Amino acid sequence: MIRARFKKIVDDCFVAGVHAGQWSAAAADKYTVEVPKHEHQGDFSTNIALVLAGIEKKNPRQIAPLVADRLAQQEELIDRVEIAGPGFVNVVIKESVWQQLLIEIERHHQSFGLSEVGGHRRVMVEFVSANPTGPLSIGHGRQAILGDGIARLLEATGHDVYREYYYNDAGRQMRVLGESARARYLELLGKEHEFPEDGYQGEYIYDIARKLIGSRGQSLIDCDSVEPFQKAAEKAIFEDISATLARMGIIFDNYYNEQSLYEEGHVDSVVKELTDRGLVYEKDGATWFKTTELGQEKDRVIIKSSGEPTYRLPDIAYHREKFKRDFDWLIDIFGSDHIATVPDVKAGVEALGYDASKITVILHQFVTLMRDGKQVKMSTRKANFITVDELLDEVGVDAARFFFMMRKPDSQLEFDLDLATQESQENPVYYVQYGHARACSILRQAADRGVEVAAAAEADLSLLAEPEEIGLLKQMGSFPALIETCALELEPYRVIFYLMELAGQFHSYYNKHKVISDDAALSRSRLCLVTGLRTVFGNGLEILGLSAPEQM
RNA sequence: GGGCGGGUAGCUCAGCUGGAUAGAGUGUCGGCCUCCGAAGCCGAAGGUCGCGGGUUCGAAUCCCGCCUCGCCCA
Repeated sequence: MIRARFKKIVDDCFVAGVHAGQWSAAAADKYTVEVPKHEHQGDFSTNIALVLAGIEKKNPRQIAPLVADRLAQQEELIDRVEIAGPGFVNVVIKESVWQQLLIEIERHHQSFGLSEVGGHRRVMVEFVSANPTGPLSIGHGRQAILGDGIARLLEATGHDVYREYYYNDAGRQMRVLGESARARYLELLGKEHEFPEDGYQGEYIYDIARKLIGSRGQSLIDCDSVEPFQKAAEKAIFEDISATLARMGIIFDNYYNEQSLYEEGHVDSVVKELTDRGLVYEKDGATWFKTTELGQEKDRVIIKSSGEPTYRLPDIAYHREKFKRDFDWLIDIFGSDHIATVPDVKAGVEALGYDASKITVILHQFVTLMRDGKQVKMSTRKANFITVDELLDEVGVDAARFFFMMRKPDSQLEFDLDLATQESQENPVYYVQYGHARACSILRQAADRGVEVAAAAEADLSLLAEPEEIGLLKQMGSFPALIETCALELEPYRVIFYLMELAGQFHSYYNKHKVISDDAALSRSRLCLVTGLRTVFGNGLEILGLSAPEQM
């Protein structure tokens, strides 16, 4: 917010220069305001002189003073202005401006950092979308937490968020699942059976079979159809998946079944509409989508010669349904193996008259699980994979959420089980949570000693003049802008980095300065600072779906 | 063969989308509890930003080529 105030001043200064004939208006929106890397370079910096010089063909060091002089007149905000390096204009904000921030934080309290930039735009976040063939794997875990983190950030910034899970319970995978369940059922009843060659070997299939024996006894022993087995398996697995998600604090608004797209004729109507637009033709017995007309390298098959649709077709139909449901922004979280569908779906909805730029696809790389310093190879079919549930048992919900959100989606995520389990005490999540707990602890201490915790407006905030205190105030002040950026860019990991930085500053400050001391006025002021910190830690953790313990 | 993503400290990763002296965590080594919580703090060591060109006042960041790892498509 203070950065925004400064940006406004720079903008005014730019306009004033245009009116004074010092430069043209060509540089509007070209220059930026930034927080410089090094402390001695001030609180904010603008490259406006460099940009103007480039356009006006002048020396930046000649233009910079014209800017600097104007900025220096803004005395209620700016303490000092300096010209540095090739022509950067650096400013130091008045300390009182930072100090007054505590009043702001206190006023907004739990809503400090939250905003309404979303303007209640309706956003659908589609994620997880695992077919119910088994428990959620580690890769799904990353996606679940990434998707939920994004959803939470959007909620915090005034978007109306809808979480949807898309699945297909009609494919070959599911048939194999049903056959696997039947085989285990027969096995448990001592009947001869043949286990499907590519069947699911996980222990959970036995659980499903046992449940089936419990509810249906031996009545299915001569059943020709796999359907009862498949349905029972699907139901059991979905209950399991939902429970796992709920355990992580993730609740979907809707589960959308691919099958319904066929049943309600949406798939057929997509083919028909594309055909009407002359974008479909038959070749070699297959039905092709003329994606070359939409700027792609080659045409794509949408219905194979066997009559079976390729994955593209229902995907296009599904996204068209999303548009029909009147969302302003469609966010898809996919594993990077789904990359191939992205251009096809976009081309499809575009061809059907919808604006594909409303779709944002976040592709995340896979998770590598490490045990004993070695990579754990996993397969859903085989029994040797670690489920999200098992991971949660080992490391807890907070650590799992934290680790899965800590990396940007583009990079592969290495999850070291030994480190996460054996040394969970040293998890970075504790470092951040400890910041919150420590703030709470200090405030408890004050209460125990009968030291009053005053309202920020009642305290002499000018006493907060230590470099560490100003540093903390600056970091707290950047919180709202950070949340806004992270939400709009869909980047939860940066919130994590922010909180780690804030925790580091706070721990360091704590070790150097006493909050509660014999100096009553100073103690009052510092307790206000600590109260503000508790708010920022609490809000940051809340936005990420992490708990904010008062004691640890 | 084509597409996408990655390659930055021993290891795991940031680097705010072209800025100033490239940073954190972890690991290693050395310090700090009579004092609001040591799940913490302070210090040291550690770099050819995969390689080679190019663009410009300025490149880890943008462009081209190559190497390499992962995923996908035929």
